[in-house]
Amino acid sequence: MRSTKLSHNFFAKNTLWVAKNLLGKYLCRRLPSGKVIDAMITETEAYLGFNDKASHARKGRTKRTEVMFGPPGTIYVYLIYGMYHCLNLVTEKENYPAAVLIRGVAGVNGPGKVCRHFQIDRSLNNQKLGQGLWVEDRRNKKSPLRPDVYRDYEGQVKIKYKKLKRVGVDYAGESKNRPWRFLIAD
DNA sequence: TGCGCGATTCTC
DNA sequence: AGAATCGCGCAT
Repeated sequence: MRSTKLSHNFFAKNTLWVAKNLLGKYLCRRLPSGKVIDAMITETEAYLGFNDKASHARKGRTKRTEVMFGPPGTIYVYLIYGMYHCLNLVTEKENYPAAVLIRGVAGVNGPGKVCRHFQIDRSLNNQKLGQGLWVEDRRNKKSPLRPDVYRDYEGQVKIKYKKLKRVGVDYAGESKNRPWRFLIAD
C-alpha cells in the first residue's frame, strides 16, 4: 500500500484547501508508550487570518496565539473550558495566523474526544508535525473505493464532502456563518 | 491582582 | 438546560 507522510509543504497552502484536503488522510500518533495509533480524518474546520472573528488570532499576536503565526505544519493545542484539549495544524505562511481544527476522525466525533483518543495535550503545542504526531496520505489505487470516494475525469481520487457552518462560534459576528467546516459525506 | 469567558462534553 | 473547570486576555 502506498502511504506518504504529508510534508510541511502540504500545510503551506490556502487554509480552506488544507481543511478540505485533510479529509480522508490519516492522523497518526506515537503514544508515550511507543505504540502507534491512527485514524482517518473525517471532519475539520478552518480558522483563517486576522479578520476571522471566530479565530483565536482575531486579537492579534498574544502568548496563546503566537503559535498560529508560526510556520506551516506546526501543532497548535489549546485547553478549552478548563478540561478539553483541541488539536489544530498551522497553515499558510509564517506570520500569517491560520490553522485547521481537527474536529473528528473515524469513530471519534468532537475535537475534545479526538485529543483524548490520541492522548494529545499541550505538551505537543508549538511542536512540528513529524515525530510524535503526523498525517499520512494512504490513497491506494488498487483497493476498492469507499462510497464517499470517487475519481475525477483525470483519474484523481477525490472525496465527497459537505461544507457547513463552524460549531460553537456564535459570538463571532459576521464570521459565524462562514462555511468553513468540512466533513466527509456519509 | 482579579474577573469573565470559551473552536466542549456529559448529565439531568 | 446546566455543570464541570482553568488558562488566557483584558481591566483594575
